[in-house]
Parts: sequence; C-alpha cells; structure tokens
Amino acid sequence: MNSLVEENYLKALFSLSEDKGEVSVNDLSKHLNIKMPTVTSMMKKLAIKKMVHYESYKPLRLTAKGRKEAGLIIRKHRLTEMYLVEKMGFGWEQVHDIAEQIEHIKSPLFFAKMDELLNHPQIDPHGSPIPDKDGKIVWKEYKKLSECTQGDKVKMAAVIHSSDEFLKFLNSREIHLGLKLEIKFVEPFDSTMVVSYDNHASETLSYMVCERLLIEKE
Amino acid sequence: MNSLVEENYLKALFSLSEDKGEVSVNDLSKHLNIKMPTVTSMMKKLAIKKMVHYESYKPLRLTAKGRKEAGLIIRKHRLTEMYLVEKMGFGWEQVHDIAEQIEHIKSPLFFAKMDELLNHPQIDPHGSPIPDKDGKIVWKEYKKLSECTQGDKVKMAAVIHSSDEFLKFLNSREIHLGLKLEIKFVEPFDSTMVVSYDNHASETLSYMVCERLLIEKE
DNA sequence: CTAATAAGTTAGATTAATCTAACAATGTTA
DNA sequence: TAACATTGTTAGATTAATCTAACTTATTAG
Repeated sequence: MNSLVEENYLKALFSLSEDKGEVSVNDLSKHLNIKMPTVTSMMKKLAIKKMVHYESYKPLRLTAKGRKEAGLIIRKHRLTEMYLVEKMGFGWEQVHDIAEQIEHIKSPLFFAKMDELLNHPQIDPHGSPIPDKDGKIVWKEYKKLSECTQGDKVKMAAVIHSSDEFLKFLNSREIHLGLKLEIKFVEPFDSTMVVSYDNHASETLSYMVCERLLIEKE
Repeated sequence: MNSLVEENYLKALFSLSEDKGEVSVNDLSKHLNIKMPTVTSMMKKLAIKKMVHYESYKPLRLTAKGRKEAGLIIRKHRLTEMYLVEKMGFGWEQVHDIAEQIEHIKSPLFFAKMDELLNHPQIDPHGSPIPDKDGKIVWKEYKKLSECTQGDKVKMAAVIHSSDEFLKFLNSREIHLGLKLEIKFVEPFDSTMVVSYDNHASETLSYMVCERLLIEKE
C-alpha cells in the first residue's frame, strides 16, 4: 500500500512524463514544490518498491507497475470530478481541489459505485480521459484550436492544464465542452483568433487561450 | 488546522465522553489502539491547542472548542453516511469505513452540498443524530426496546454501537429504521423478546439485541 | 575546451506520530 | 494500612517526510 505522499509523487511523475516518458528531478521538485534532495530520497524509496527506474543523475522513468498505480489514482481523481459535476451540481472549476483529496480514499467499492452511477464515463469534466480499471489511458487525438485556420468549424472537446482562473475565464465567455464554434479570423501578427458561437457573434481569444483548447473538426 | 491524527483523537474523546464527560487515558488508548504514552503526549499537544483540559493523572475533558471540532467531524461523518445510503445506494452496513475516510476531507463546500442535496437531515442511516453546523448534537430521548413490555407497539428509531455484524443481522431479519413492531411476549427468564412485524409473524430477539435497538412508542 | 551555471546527491537536522522500558502515582483489597 | 495491581508519565528510540548546507556531476556559453 502506498502512502498518500507516495501517491502524489506517482501522480506527478505520470503527468510530467506524458510526452517524453522521462522526468527530471528538478521538474518533479518544482511541480510538487518539494526540494530536490527530498525528491531524490523519495525516488530511491519508490525504486525499492519497483515503482520507478532510478539511477543517479539519470532522468526518472515510471515502471509498468508505477504507471499502473498512477493511472489508477488519476482514474479516481477524474471519476470524482465527473461525479461532483454530474451528480452533485458543482461547476467544473470547483471540483479539482475536492477530487485531489478524494482520490486518496481507499475503497474500491466507492469508486466502482461512482463509475456505475455515471455509466462508465470516458472523460472527466475538462475533457481529459479517465484511465480504465487497469490504469490505462487512451488519449483521443485532439487538435489544438490554435492549429486551426480561418473558416474552420470545430467542436470543443477538452481543455489542457485547466486552472481555476482559466476555467472561470471560459465560464465568463460561456465556452464549455461540446460547444460548436466557427473561426472568423486569425490575426497574423499574434495569432489571436476571432470566433463566433451561440449568442456570441464575435469573441477574441488570445493565442495562449487557443493553445489550451482542444477541438474536434466538424 | 488539525491533522488527520488529531481529528481522530478528538472524535474518540467525544464519543467516549458522551456520558460522564470524562475519559481516562487508558480508555482512549484502548479505543484508538494506541499505547498510553503516545496518548499522553498527544493530550499535551491538544491541551496547548486548547482542545482538551489536561492535568497529570486526571481524567481528560474536551474544552468547548475541542467539543465543537469533534462535533463537526462527526457531522461530516454522518452526513457522508447518509449521502452514501440515500444518494449512492449503499447498504447501511457498508458506509462506516468509507465515511471514516471522507470525514477528513477539507472542503466546507463539499459537505454543504451534501447537506443541501439530502435536505438537511437530522439523523444518519443508523439513527444517530447529525450535529448541527456548530457541532452541537441534540440527542432525542429514545427508549431501548429491552425496556418495553408485552403488548407494546413501537417504531424503530435508531441502533446503538452499530457494528457490521449487527447490521447484517438486522438486514437478515428485515429490520430497518421506521419499522413498526409489536411485542408479543417477553421471556421472564432471559428477557428474550418475541415480536411481530410485516411478513414476520414471530421473530425472537435476544436481550443483547433488544438493548441495542432504540424505539419510539406509538 | 575550459569556466560558469544548473542539476543532482550526500549528510545531517527537524517534526509528527508512534513505540518500548522504566519509573511514579493512584486505587484496591486482604 | 501495607502490598499488589492498575493507570499514567518520562525518557529515549524509530520511521516517514521534510528541510538546509555543502559537495559532485552534467550542461552550456564563451
């Protein structure tokens, strides 16, 4: 059984290694707000538990076992987020902190029930995929809004690195998952986009925003 | 802010001091399965935090502040139990262990939402009162079934010291809160009771069972 | 290709929560 | 009331998770 603290390291390793499959001690340290020596010693501990591959001065890699553990924690996190939004009526910007705590609850039954009541959802309220019962994730290949061009008609599928601020910003513009929007114009100079949807005939979105919105083409 | 561990001490103090208002270090130690020296040192810590009155070799007493804290944790526990049964479809014998973990979640909003969705319940699935938002408990004055006599018609209101085994026993006899039953006969020798209700024309309940069932007179 | 900077490790200290062993106070009982 | 048993405390050790200071290895920029 992993401690709550170990679980947080695993989860962080998982998210940070999403692309390269490797993480530096430094990145992990910054992400968790924990000093590097502490990270090093925890990595040695997790190496003994066969959760990470650790060698001095080399990048960190999760083992298959570690990846599964991490996936299962993320599964609990995202199921919880979905439950809070769908069954309890929370806003998508409110659920992260609560799920961050509930993800550590030890009760397979509890999460099985959530899963059942939600009808085995595939994504969380931010469009992120929910790992399956073996901790495996299938990332649907979404495109960033920023990669689209004038005239494209697209549908909001997910948001990345969804912070409270960002979600509140989207709320204020009435942008939500499933929303269909059309790209009216792309400013060549700074890649700002002008889009239209529903009652919003013309909204301007900065490049930073467009980088964080994932979409499906119509 | 209290640690999870401190919260467990407070909760234990609260339950154990329900009658006398005092608890011995020894009782607390046994209840929590923690050795006496550890309890002593934690009591000193909680005394500094003004949660308990502590004097060497004297019984322990919660302060008003400590009692409030404990009440609020029990509130979260019981709200959670009620939520699990009412909204998620768990059996009353399944919810204790999950609630034991969720009671430590830090999120006023989360519990406020539960409270709202449940319509501000007064009791948990075992008939125990849910403390109010100030941590205050109002114990309704129930009578034990064992104190009743032949011919009495009563309604199940609560169970005390509800263990998994006991609840499963009640399930097996289809005894639940709100159930109306009539006392057919009381065995003078061992105070065993013969009762009838619904489809059960004659069920025999031991004295031990009757001591743990709280009822309202019709 | 060195010298400076950044990243990573080692060593040792700290805090919270636990334990055991030894001692002290209180309570009980013959 | 003296002896024994129970209860409670003190002292000191242990473990998990963290830190700082000092040192080492790796990377990068002239």
